[in-house]
Amino acid sequence: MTPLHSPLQNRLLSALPKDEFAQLAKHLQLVPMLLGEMLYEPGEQLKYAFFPTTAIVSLQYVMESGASSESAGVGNEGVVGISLFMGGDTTSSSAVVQTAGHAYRLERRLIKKEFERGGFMQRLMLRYTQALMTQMSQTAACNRHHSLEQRLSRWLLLTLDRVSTSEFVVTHELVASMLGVRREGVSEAAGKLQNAGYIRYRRGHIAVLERVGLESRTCECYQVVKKEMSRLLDDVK
Amino acid sequence: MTPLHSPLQNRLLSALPKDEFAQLAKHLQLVPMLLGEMLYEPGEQLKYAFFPTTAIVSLQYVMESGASSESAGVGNEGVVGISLFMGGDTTSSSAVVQTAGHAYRLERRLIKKEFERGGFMQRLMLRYTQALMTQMSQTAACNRHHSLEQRLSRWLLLTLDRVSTSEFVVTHELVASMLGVRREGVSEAAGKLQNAGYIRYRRGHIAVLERVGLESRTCECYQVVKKEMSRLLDDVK
DNA sequence: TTCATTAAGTGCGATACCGTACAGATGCAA
DNA sequence: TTGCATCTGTACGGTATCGCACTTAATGAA
Repeated sequence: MTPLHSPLQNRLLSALPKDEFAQLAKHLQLVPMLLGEMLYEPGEQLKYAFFPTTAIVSLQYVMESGASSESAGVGNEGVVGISLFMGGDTTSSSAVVQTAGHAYRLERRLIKKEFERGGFMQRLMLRYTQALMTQMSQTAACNRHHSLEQRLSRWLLLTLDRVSTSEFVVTHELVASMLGVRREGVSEAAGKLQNAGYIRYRRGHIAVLERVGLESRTCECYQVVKKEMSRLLDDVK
Repeated sequence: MTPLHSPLQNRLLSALPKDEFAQLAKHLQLVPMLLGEMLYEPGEQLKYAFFPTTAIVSLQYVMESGASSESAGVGNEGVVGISLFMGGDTTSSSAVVQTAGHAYRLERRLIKKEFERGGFMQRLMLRYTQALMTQMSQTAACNRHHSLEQRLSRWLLLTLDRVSTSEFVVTHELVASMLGVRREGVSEAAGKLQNAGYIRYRRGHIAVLERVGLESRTCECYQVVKKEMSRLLDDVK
């Protein structure tokens, strides 16, 4: 019988060698993450790094005008708080819970220490950081060249890859703030995808019905990010 | 009398402690960088890391359609080829020389080795990497929310900060490929800035006349990137 | 000097997305 | 059950940018 929650549900943690994992496991604390919760604000000193298992966190920049836009998402494949080991301690962006769920948190001091030991853990974190950079750079290009429908499809697919179900709890408004567009724009694009039978949504919920449909509507960016993710994170040595 | 070229013109190299610098200096090779030269293509195994002194390199993603878009720039404040020490070896983006000049290059094996020693050099490279991420994430948001005129002003300012002169050699076409827009769009926006007396351009050259003018036309993104850069890279310990 | 090439100026219809306004529809709380 | 807050649908003019076509101007090579 498998436990309901385990740090091994996070792919970075589960990639660690037995002994390094055991070392960390003692210090990992399971925490629930509520939809909309802000894990850190710009410039704020982080206390913990978070390894999501079922939750998804969105890294986004909020403009002076209040408008916002996601640069990357973090699910069970990653970790929130890389600035802790990158040495900057803070960032100019925010981290917001995009899909409620759970994560394991690790104290700042401990992740720093483990990282600085320079073993497998360090290599893994650095490779993940590079994957995160791919996401950011791809988002930048995608934001310039692809349509809202394509970007929405990309976002849905990336979210789908990070959850175990095919339905998630999210409003058009929230999606709009991630994609950096108006809520009405999301409603319209989502409407088209629904008419095509690829998704179905109701007040605050979106369900993906036909994955391949979304794949046909999205841009190359989805595959680029996905492939780079697995190139960098599958079998790290 | 100061030599014409010195690795100390690169701010990362000049930030190294004397002994670590001396260790590296033996292996640094001065290389010219020609306008438009491609330092690496997506997926290509890098042979060298490059520390620009007077050159500027643009990190960009080229779409299947041929359209492109810059995610970040690298001048004398940085290094091209972070994937060498991040562990991925390659990236899905390209690096193109945006402003001709010089750089010092360091063999792949040597930068890896130096990085893995885990001293000051490692801390410095990681902080720089974080600064690069700030640029990317800011570019993503800026691409969604700010006008071409604002983005052009930002780009001009960032370029200006990286060269010693106030005039640089670049065509509207090249700028357009960085910003991910049409050449005509750049011509129009540049025209406005010229009418305002902030810049002057002629076939293949742009000169900045009034820095503050550009600052008044740009968005917050310029300052965010600049501040984060100096927070992360001034006095690293 | 002439020519070929490349850079920049101009115009115009198309369109994706914005800002705003308001009208249902849904679901939770009392 | 009703009420109320929140979410979604629809509409419409406005605008930044696109895509395309063509002209004019500058520069370096022959």
